[in-house]
Amino acid sequence: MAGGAKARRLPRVVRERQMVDAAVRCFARHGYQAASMDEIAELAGVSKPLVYLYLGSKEELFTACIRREAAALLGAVAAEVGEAEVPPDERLWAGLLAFFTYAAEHPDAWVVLSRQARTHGEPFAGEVARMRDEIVGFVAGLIGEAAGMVIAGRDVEALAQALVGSAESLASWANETPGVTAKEAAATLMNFAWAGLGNLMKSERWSPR
Amino acid sequence: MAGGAKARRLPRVVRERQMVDAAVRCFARHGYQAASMDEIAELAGVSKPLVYLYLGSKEELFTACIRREAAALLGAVAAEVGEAEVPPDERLWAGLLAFFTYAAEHPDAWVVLSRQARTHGEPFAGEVARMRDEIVGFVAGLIGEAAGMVIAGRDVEALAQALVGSAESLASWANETPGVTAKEAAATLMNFAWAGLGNLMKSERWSPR
Amino acid sequence: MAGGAKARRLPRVVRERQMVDAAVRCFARHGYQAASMDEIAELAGVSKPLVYLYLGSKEELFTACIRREAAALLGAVAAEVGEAEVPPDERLWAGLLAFFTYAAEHPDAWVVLSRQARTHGEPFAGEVARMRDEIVGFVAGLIGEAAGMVIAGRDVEALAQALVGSAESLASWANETPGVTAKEAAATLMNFAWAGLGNLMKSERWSPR
Amino acid sequence: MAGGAKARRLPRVVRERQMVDAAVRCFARHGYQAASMDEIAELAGVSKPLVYLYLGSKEELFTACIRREAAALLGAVAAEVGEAEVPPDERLWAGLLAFFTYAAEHPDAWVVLSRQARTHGEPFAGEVARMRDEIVGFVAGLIGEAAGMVIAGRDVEALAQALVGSAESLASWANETPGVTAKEAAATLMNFAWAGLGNLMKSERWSPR
DNA sequence: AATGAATGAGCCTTCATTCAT
DNA sequence: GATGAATGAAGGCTCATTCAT
Repeated sequence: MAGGAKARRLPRVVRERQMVDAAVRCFARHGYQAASMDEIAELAGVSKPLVYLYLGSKEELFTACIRREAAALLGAVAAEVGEAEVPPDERLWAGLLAFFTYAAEHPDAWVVLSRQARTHGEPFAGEVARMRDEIVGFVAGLIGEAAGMVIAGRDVEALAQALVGSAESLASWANETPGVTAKEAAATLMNFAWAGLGNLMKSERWSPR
Repeated sequence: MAGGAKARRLPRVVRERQMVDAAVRCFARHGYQAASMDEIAELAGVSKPLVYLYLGSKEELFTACIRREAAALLGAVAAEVGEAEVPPDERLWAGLLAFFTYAAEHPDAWVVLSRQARTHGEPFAGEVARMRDEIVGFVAGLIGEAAGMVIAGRDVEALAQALVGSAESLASWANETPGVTAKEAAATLMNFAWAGLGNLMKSERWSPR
Repeated sequence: MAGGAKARRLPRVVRERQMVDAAVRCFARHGYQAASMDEIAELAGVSKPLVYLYLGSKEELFTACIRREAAALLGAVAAEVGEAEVPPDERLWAGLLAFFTYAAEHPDAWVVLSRQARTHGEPFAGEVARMRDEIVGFVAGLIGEAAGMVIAGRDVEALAQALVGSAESLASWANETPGVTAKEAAATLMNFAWAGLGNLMKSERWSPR
Repeated sequence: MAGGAKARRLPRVVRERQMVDAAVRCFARHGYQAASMDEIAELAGVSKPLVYLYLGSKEELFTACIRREAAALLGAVAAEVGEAEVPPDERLWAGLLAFFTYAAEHPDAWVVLSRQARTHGEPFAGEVARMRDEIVGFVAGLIGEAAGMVIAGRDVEALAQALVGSAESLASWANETPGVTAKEAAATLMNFAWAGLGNLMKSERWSPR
């Protein structure tokens, strides 16, 4: 006799997860501005006011997406990277593998983090920048650890930026290119980065003539 | 006698340049969607209908920005890269230097090309993808030239993607970080890339244990 | 206690009727293009977005007006025209009377149907053409019934076109001319059409019984 | 060195005719509002400011179209209608034939007069109403002449309205229906109006001598 | 005689957001 | 817990019209 076919009463946590899931998808596909709250609500299977009741506003919703996915990515990487006793190249390899795997398994989240969040100004850029800084810092730590005193501090950060940038670029390329696995992408980057860094450590630098 | 309130009655070509200049700036600062035609027109010092008369629509205007800046960047790089007789590392160095210089001197254009154009779907993504593919192809050519038969074709493209990605990342980082010159950024990347590639050429690969 | 400032929170069906009412009036008075959605919304006592939410677009709104009024007019005529056993002149008389009565009681709707809808191209013209064709067909049927085999098929349609055209013309004229009732207009047309001017000269008038 | 391929200096009268020709066509095809001054100028082969210089404004231009075509139609009819000594049925026949012929040979003008001008309010409706009143008056004169004292004055005008209305309707129908000539349409109307449906049933048709 | 350059004003449409139930 | 009803604000685009040459 009762209830329509519509959404049933679910605990708040579940509903929120549905909404953020839907939002990540919409934001990834259409971008922050083009994604409409109507579409997100519909995709989540709830009415618009409920989205506002739980998530506050479009800005807060986007922020929630970024935070959740950034934490998940960081967590996935951190879980794989070993303890400090493990040699730096192995730790880098583990981190890269975890990173590429996450990007491959959550393409929408990766688009949100790598593109949408960084393209739409504050407060979103800052939100994702925090996560990226953590990764850059971690990579810089590994580089410093491997290079000892050979490389200047300023250079260490620049190298970390380059490495992280190439990882981002490869991840997007791998997601868009059929037949490229996360492991292959990680291996390519590891060769690119470590063989190069390996030379740097021996002070065999390339220099313009 | 001092500057007129409104420079009026200029030839079409001049006005169009002013408009695209203003548009690049607005699109870089606010993004494609958030930038309003009102603001662009005001910044260009003309009325909105004139923008539509000359540039057609917001979409066409954005495309015009992308095309103009992509051509300028490509042209700047191509002008510095030497002939085929020059050794590949020198050509890469020349190209990187030209690239970082352009990005540093036209920060708004760089934001439009590297971020905004790639974040707002078709037809913009395709437009800038064409330019990027040319650069990736050029870099892949250099890598192939330097590596001979040592590296497989598939790997060559992946390496080129990684190198271009790290260049993009470094360029944005250099633009945002005070005190980093284009030459420094290019040198860092050259070390990162060439010393690494140098090892690859000797088949001294890193591999997971 | 007196009328509320804004009758709020009405069920959708009621609001839609109010909006179409307002639209018919605006379209009749200013024409399709000159009528503004702002004015229609204001006259309906709602905000513009609600009009779009319920009716879709200006084009759809105009189409809704045409459909509603065409159906109402057709329905009013069909309800008065008797069964097939009734002689054709009496059925024509009943139909004409219903037609002129509707036009007189709904002058705005009549303007929309007879003028605006037919003047602003597709898809509006086609929409009202369907209704008119039904009426022309009905009249042609009566003429054929009355004339037997005496009149050729092609002529029957031409005569029906002429009769319907004169009815339209008279309806508009009656609406604009003070003191002309629907019944008088219908009687004039019945004389004109049925008895014929040739008979009128001999004072052989047709008259409703 | 010399003049571009553009419009050559022509005397004002010629240019004005070109412009009004173009305007009649545009107004007929798109309606008063939808027709743009840009399109009219382009179709006339001149620049927009010249249209304004010669014709004043869109409203004046539309009025000029209406006036010119109304005068032409009236003139064509008046030229064919004989003198007062000719019997009324023959004069009506001559007038109808001239009218249908003009409508068939100038379909755009006919659309402007019969539809566009009457649909877009003052001052256009009044402009064309004057012409129509002249025709109605002429027809009413013929009816009165034929009917003598038998028909009351009020009825005479109503009958004239009906006759003119059916003529308008038939003219549009004939223009839209392939294979219907002006002469056939005039004959049908003459039968309808003069002999009357009652007589048609007895096969007592009126026919041109 | 004729035109390229330029604009004020307005319209359709959409969206994030809230209120009352 | 959940929603149908409703809107303020803003943005893209077009058009009739004029100025300076």
